[in-house]
Formats: sequence, C-alpha cells, structure tokens
Amino acid sequence: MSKCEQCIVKEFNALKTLTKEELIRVSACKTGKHYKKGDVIFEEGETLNGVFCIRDGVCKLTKLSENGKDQVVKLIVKGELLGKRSLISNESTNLSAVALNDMEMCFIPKSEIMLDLNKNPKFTMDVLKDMAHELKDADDSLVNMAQKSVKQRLAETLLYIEKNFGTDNDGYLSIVLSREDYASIVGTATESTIRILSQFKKDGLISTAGKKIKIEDENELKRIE
Amino acid sequence: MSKCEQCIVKEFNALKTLTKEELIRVSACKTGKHYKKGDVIFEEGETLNGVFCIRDGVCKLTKLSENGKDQVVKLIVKGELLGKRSLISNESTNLSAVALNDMEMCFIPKSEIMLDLNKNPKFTMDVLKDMAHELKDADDSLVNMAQKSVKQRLAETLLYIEKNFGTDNDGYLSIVLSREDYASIVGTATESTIRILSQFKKDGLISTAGKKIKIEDENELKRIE
DNA sequence: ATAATTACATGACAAATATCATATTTTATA
DNA sequence: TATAAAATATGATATTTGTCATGTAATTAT
Repeated sequence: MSKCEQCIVKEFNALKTLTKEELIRVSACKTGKHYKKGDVIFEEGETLNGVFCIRDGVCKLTKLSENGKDQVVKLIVKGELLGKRSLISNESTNLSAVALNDMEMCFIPKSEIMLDLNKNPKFTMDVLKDMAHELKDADDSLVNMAQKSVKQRLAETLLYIEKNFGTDNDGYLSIVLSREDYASIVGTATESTIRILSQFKKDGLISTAGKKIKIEDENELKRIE
Repeated sequence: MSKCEQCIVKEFNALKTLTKEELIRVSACKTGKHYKKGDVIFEEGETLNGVFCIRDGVCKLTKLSENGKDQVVKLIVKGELLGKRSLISNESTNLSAVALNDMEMCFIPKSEIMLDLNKNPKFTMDVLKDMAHELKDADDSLVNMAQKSVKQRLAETLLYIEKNFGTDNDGYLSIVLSREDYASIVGTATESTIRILSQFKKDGLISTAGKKIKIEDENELKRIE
C-alpha cells in the first residue's frame, strides 16, 4: 500500500493541506480496504470511527426515505473523503454508502483526523471550505429536484456524469449504473426512467450498448424541458 | 444598539465560541441594519462582504430556478448567521435573502470574521460543526423533495414551522406566509398549495384566520401520505 | 449449457400535479 | 371610504408521473 505523503489522490481532497510530517503520521495508522461492486461500505445510522479516502472506484451515498425507497444523494469518486460530515458533527451517519464498482480505499481513524483538525487550522479551514462547497451543491440539487421535470433531471444527470466522471475510449459514460440507480438519483419510478431513456434513444440523444450509455447529442440534451 | 458581548442572540450561533475580547472587537465594527417585510437583503450572485447576525425577524433564502420560479431553500430566524457560506468559500452568494417580516440585524464585516476564523480554532471548529449540521438537513430536504408527495411536503412544512418557529397566543403559526411562499417552499404551483390547504381545512387538520394558519390535528397531519 | 434470477422494456390505466380561466375575498392605496 | 390591486379560491382540463401487468433480454448460478 502506498504512503499518504506520496499518494496522488490526496491532491484532490483536504488532506493536501497537511504537512509532510502530518501525512507520515496519518499514513502510519491508515488501513487499506477494498470493496466489490454492490458491497455496503456503511449504513445509515452506523457510527463511523474514521474517514475513507477513496483511491479508486465509485460509490453512491443513499438515504432511505420514509416510504421505503432509497434516494441517491451523491456520487463519490476517487479523491473524495467519505464520512467527513458525521465525523465532524460527531453523529452517526445519515447516509449509507454502497460501492458501484470495485473500490480501493484507505481508512483513517477518527482520532488521527481530529488531531489534525485541532492542531492544523489551515486543514480545518480547508475542510470548512470543502463543506461550504458541498452545501452550495446541495442547494442546487434541491432546487433542481423541486422545480424540474423528471425528464430534465434525467438529462442533467447524464450530462453531470459525463462531465464529472468522464467516458471510456468508445465514448460511453465510464460510470455504469442500473436504470434503478438512475431512478434513485432522479427521484422517480424505475419504469419512468426506462421509458425516458428509451425516448432519448429514439430521439438520437443517447445510444446504448447493454447498460452502457453514450451521449450523442449534448446540446439537445441540455435543451430538454 | 446592544453590544455583542452582552447580546443574547449570539448564544444561538457560532459566535458564542468567541472570547469576550473577540466579541468586544467584533462589536466595535458591527453596524445595525433593519429591513422591512419584503425587503431584499441580498440577491443571488452578489458579493457579500460580511455576515448578518439576525437579532429579530425571519427571512427566506431563495434561489431562482432556470424555469424562472423561485425556490425557498431555507427559512432563517433569530440567532442564525446569514451569509456564512459564501464568506467561507469566498464566492458570491448562491441564494437571495428576502425579509418575511420586519427584521433587526447586525452586520459584521468579513475581515473581522476571517480574523477570528484564522486566530480561534475553536471558533472555526464550531462553524464547521454548524455547517456539517446544515449539510445533513440539506440531505434530508433533498430526499423529502424527491420522494414525498406535495401534500406530504406541505403537511411537513406546517409542522416544521410550528416546531421551529412556534405559535402566537392564539395558537396560530407565528410565521405568516403567503400561499405563494408555501408553494415555493414545497416546490409546487400556488394553486396546488391553495387546494391542499383548503382540503386540510375541510378535513379539520388546520384552521385559518386570514393568512394565519393554526394546526388543529397534529397527529393526522403527520399521517398524511 | 440450461435453468433461474434479475434487469430492461412497454402497454394500459390510475393518480398526482400543472395550467388556464374566472370568481371572490382581502389588502393596500388614493 | 371607495377603488384598485393583490391574494385566495375553485372549476375544468391537460400533462406528467406512478402503478400494475406482462413480456423479453441479459446475467448469474447450477
């Protein structure tokens, strides 16, 4: 397992603010974990005693609604720190995390992170900025959910995934999700998702190969209402 | 205008973590502002050069959706700090703030707050905790918006307002909102809101006097699906 | 390789919600 | 107080979305 101070992944998250000495210390107590597609990393209500630094793979953060359906709140990829929020507020997680493909992560115990938060104000400030940004994203998501049609939300989800997680060599979205996952992101019934994707395909906005999706007409997708 | 170090309001927000000396310094540079019902405190996209500490009154934080409708993201009352997020991330606000009744606020310049954030790690940590909590609330709101019916969301909004902002002597919700405001919180058309409130009234779940609303059957409201 | 399971797809219909029209009531203003 | 303007109310109707049923394709397990 590579050392934190040499790890490229930390450049994408708040850990980059730590000094070399701090990183060496953190590195010494971290443990490597891997998860296979579908594995539950943690579940809503659990107490986390540390944070996960994602080295590879993607997972979804979900919350069980009162009506029994799961809602995807966020997709998390390489570089992000998982479990920050509940560690900071010292509460059990409000979300579940499930691997969407095979994942490599480092687990850093709570005590280590708290030490850094208490000792390195620059680090705390960086985490704070990070969280401020997440809060802004959350506001945007809420407005989209409240004001846009299912079709529009699905179109935007496809565009979001392409923009943030990229495509493979053939142009297909590199994150492959089930229709059910898409439904759970958009907040709709699986059948509705399937229907709309079929329509998009018919209209030449996307093409598919198995579960893989390729965006064919980005501009038209953006114009969906 | 009262002094920060003696102000009771600060007990409800992150300012309570500041030392007496810091509070005296902050107090010296703050300016009092008041707004009348309907006044715009700031608008989406503006650069804020400070935060507002709310001493009295209520305001709504809204965001303009691409379809031209305003969405209420949050209601803010006495004790809360307004403008924290954009100050921390050093970006323009992503939300507009509009007074829902007459408001008394203190405006604390950005430089003061940043000084405290840089000098007092306990304060930073407190702001961080605050923000972690807001993020949790945001997750919950998203799930509610995505998974619950308009009727259910409206019922919960009424219960939320009663719980968090209380009632007047006659039992009416102390925050008086227009039907349009309720629609904008719930994310629906004004007519739908009016219809559902009429139904609630008919079913004896609420009663009204002008724009004022009184919850008559809390349990039944909670049971709405 | 075949059976069993799961995911995807689509039709038919029901329910929820939006939109438009138009009263009526309330509130603000001359 | 009279009048205008805004907010509330409600009907009629269109649109969107959900639900249930059923069939097909793709995966997974035996």
